[in-house]
Amino acid sequence: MPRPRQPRLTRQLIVETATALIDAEGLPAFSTRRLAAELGVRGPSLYNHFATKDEILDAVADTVTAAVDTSGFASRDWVAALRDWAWSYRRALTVHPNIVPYLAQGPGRRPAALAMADAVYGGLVRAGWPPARATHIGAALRYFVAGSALGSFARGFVEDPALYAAHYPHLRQAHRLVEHQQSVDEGAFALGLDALLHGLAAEYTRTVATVEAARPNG
Amino acid sequence: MPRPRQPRLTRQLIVETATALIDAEGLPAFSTRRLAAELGVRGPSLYNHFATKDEILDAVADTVTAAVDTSGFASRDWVAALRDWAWSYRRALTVHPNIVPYLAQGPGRRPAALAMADAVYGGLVRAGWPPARATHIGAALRYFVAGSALGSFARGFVEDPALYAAHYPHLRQAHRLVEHQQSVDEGAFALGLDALLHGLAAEYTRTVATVEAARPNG
DNA sequence: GTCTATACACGGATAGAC
DNA sequence: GTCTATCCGTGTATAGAC
Repeated sequence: MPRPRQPRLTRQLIVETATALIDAEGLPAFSTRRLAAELGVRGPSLYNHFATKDEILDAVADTVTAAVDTSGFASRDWVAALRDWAWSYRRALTVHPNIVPYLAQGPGRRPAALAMADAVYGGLVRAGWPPARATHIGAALRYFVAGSALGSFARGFVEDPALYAAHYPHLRQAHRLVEHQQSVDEGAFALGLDALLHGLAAEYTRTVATVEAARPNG
Repeated sequence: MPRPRQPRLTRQLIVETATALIDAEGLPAFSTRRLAAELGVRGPSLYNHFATKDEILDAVADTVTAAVDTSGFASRDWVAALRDWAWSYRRALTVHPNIVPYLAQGPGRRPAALAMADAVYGGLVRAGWPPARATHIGAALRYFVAGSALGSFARGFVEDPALYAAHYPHLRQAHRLVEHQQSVDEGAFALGLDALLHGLAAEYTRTVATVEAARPNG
């Protein structure tokens, strides 16, 4: 299977191949040697383009984050903006679930992750939330989205009826979670997100809205 | 530094030492050889007590989970039960944050994790939530708690003012997040949990309560 | 400037001696 | 039950070939 021409490595090609490899075989299977083999090259060659393995992972993670849409925060309806962002965020992560544990450790120095945090925080402050509150809300939503994408809730349960029957009476049907995996995970996300936003809207009415109304040009 | 007697390995001693090692130096530093050295023993000796490294990690994870209190679900106030559980869950995880990425992948076959899921699900169903809803609520709360413990939101930001000043106008003060790490993380959790529970209570009133009231012995 | 060969220290795991 | 010896795979530094 000869190649048409020498397939010179580029950062982009490395990142794309790394993403595909992680998607297909998981984080543990992702090694520099394995990635190099996939690119028709030896392990150390990668170090001409990235200083460390983590730098490659950072690039993969940031590419995933770059797909998240925060454009909703340009408008003044912060609830709709949070909802759209959360769903977009979740969608981006669930396309590449295996990278989530790495990505969820924080934005670090990744440009797309920082830009996302900036947009969310800025949007909330502009909507009238006090800065400390805006930080809390952004964090709370990130907790929820990251937790939901970290690993399927449904797939976390083993497919072994005998296991549940023995000692966990209420989990009798838990092995069937795997069948309905997607609808369970999405249903839980939808329910939780709606509840969260409902609660935040109530809090907004109770605190921010009244203050805004009392201001000269509220 | 001689030992009084030959410190025979036991599962419990291995798990305790492993937990301490992971707490002190993180998951990546946790290797069977390193753990064995800590126990005054050579690597392969551990395999007389555990079949694989993952089996040791499972035992550590389940010990952490065992500290979570689900006793609130014995009463009928499901909101209070959820709140107490979520806080207890979070407290248990934040004591051993480095094991969370492993633990958050799901209960698998770990007894304490399964018992917790059983108690939560059973409590919600007993409170009148339809089974599918109970699953969603348990999952949503787990998303939130796991996401919040997965890694500090605050520590996810690098301490480098120049980084933010350049391109992320709203994050100007983000490097100071590290100073207020605990209050940010706890504040975000408190706010998010209250919002979530507020939203769920509203949903309960809207759906379950009316159905219950219509039943003969509601 | 890009890749290969080689080397090192370390990882999980197994086999067999004591 | 613990040891030694061993296998194979990992991240990555370095030196040199083209």
